[in-house]
Amino acid sequence: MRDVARMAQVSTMTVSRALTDPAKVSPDVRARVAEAVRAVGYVPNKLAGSLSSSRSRIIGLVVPSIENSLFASTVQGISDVLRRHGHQLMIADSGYSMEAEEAAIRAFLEQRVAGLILHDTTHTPAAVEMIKRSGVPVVENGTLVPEPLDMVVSYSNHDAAKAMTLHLARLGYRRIGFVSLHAATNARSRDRQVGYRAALEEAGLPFDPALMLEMPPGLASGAEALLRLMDSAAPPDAIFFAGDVLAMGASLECARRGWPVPGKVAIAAFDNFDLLGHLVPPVTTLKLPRLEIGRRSAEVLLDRIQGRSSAPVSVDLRFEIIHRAST
Amino acid sequence: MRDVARMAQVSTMTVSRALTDPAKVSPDVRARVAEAVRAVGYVPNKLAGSLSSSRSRIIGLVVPSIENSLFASTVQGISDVLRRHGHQLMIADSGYSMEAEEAAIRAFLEQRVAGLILHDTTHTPAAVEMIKRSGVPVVENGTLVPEPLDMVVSYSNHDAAKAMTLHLARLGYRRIGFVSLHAATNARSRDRQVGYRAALEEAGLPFDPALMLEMPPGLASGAEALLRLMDSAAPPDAIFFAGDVLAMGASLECARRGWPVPGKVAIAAFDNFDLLGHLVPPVTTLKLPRLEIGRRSAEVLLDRIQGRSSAPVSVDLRFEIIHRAST
DNA sequence: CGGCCATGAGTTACCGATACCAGAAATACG
DNA sequence: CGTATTTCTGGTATCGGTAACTCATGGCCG
Repeated sequence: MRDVARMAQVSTMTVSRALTDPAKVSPDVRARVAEAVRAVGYVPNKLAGSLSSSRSRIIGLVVPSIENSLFASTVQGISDVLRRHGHQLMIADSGYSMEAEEAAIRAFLEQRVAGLILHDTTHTPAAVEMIKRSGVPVVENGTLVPEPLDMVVSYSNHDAAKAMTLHLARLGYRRIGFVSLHAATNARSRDRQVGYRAALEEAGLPFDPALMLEMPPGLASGAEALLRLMDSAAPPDAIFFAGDVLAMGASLECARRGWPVPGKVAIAAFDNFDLLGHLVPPVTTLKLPRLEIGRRSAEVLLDRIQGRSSAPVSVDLRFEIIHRAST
Repeated sequence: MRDVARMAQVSTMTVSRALTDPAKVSPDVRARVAEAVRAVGYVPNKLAGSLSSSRSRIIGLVVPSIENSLFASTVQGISDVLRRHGHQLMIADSGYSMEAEEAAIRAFLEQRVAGLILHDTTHTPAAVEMIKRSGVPVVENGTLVPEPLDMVVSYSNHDAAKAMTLHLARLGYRRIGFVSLHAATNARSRDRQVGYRAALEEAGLPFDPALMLEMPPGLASGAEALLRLMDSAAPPDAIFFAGDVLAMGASLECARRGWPVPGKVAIAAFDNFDLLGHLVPPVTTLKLPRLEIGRRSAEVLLDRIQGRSSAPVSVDLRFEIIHRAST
């Protein structure tokens, strides 16, 4: 920057102003600085800038898994909004572990990020402590937490699972199976289970533990869950797959075996993969606002960072049931 | 840090050493510093550290689209390796535009990243110029470029497309259709087209322009390509879908119409989505080393950054043909 | 016409770490 | 036992910007 200043015959301070707040500098000087910047090939050092102003334009994001396409649209939404506002995105992957999440959060705070977005909603005490002390604004994404760290942007996993279960009940299904990921380690699965049971109660259907399964994620896992449930003495007439690609695995397994859906068993899914609508038969599913979650998360975070708001926001985004031929 | 130094009764210099290179400090002092760090809740400022040492542990990654699950495993591979080595990942999304890529690169250089990974292999002149001047090491990923900026880690799109086309020819198919993304804007598609034609020639099959289609990405797009090719006067007996989820869309369309595969037409895919193996019938595809590309990219980049190598590496990773019932 | 304020540019002091050099203490060695 | 080395620790300058303040200029007002 010193070179630029010398070449433009001004002080470094003026160069700094010409670049960050051009309105404060006369057009003449502005032009000279711009020319010098080009001539020197000057690339500002944001590290120094952030250090000096103690303001950074970096947002840290922690997702359980980068590879999982469910999170991809949320990340895309965040990235879109941040880019429009000239901010950068740092991503870390917790591998579904709270300890790894804590490490990622620490690394982000060391980089002095301007804000954090966390997909998970349960954290280690140390992580919570660090965040509180740092005063960095945070958005949580996974589910509508009753006591958020700061801000939340999500839909209600509980309500969504309940709505779909009730939908099945209204269609006349009486033995509705429920397959989800392991609830002990996953707040989202927990919420969905509770929603499922709430719906059963509301519909006046008995809860049968034999109809509720927890599986690891994956296509094969969905197929296995299907077979296990259908092999039992009193098989379900509908199954609600509330996790990852489980429903897809199950649907494809039915196709392989030639089982009529919903003739033999109805299938409903939680996630709105495009693909579910293209299977034969197309699968009834919930449409979740994944992209919107990303966008809104970035927006509320930026609002806070730029001082346009201070209240701890909680955004409840709407889901939708897409009824298709599988139920 | 000053607080920590005071509390541990040492200079800031010693605190710095105790944290970055503990071996250089006596065990006694090391313990006092550690204790003080805990007591104060000290979080080091990497911004200041990087500025001072002109070394950062941040890697910048530019992908065409974050949402596209094809890139997700590569990102995962990068993230895994970086985390193991205590580095951070910044991601930007170019939306398949060279100008946006240039902007992302500029932003990364302003943050003084230690290295860059670019998925695309064609860049604006300004971007190339900036990178060269900065001296930051770069890995390109999209395809094996003849004249890389610096390092390349990829498989050969040309060879892969050629291998699959030859595979189809050897199976006895004579009119092999080819569907890819728009080649004018995508070096990968271009390489694949060339590979396809090279294979036809090698197999002694005529090239029929009517059998070659360019489509936008997407499930629906694949279905449409299928119908267009099959509706023609001389339909193909096999179609090789060399882009995104095109093959999946086509396969599902066949299922919907009840067309036997490969009875009516054989289908082969380029991308190794899990799902392709679970469709009915399972689809023949190429197995591409996506995760490995990410890992190796991060590894060669770190090697360079840590001075363990200096040569411009070019890593050619192997692909594999997964033969399934669809051909 | 004097005083006041808005505008544009410069000066100086940091931001919070590390590099580099130097000095003190501890250890080694002939 | 004196000197040569190593090991540990501290002082100071500096990385490349920005905040906060100062100062000169010029237009506007009563």
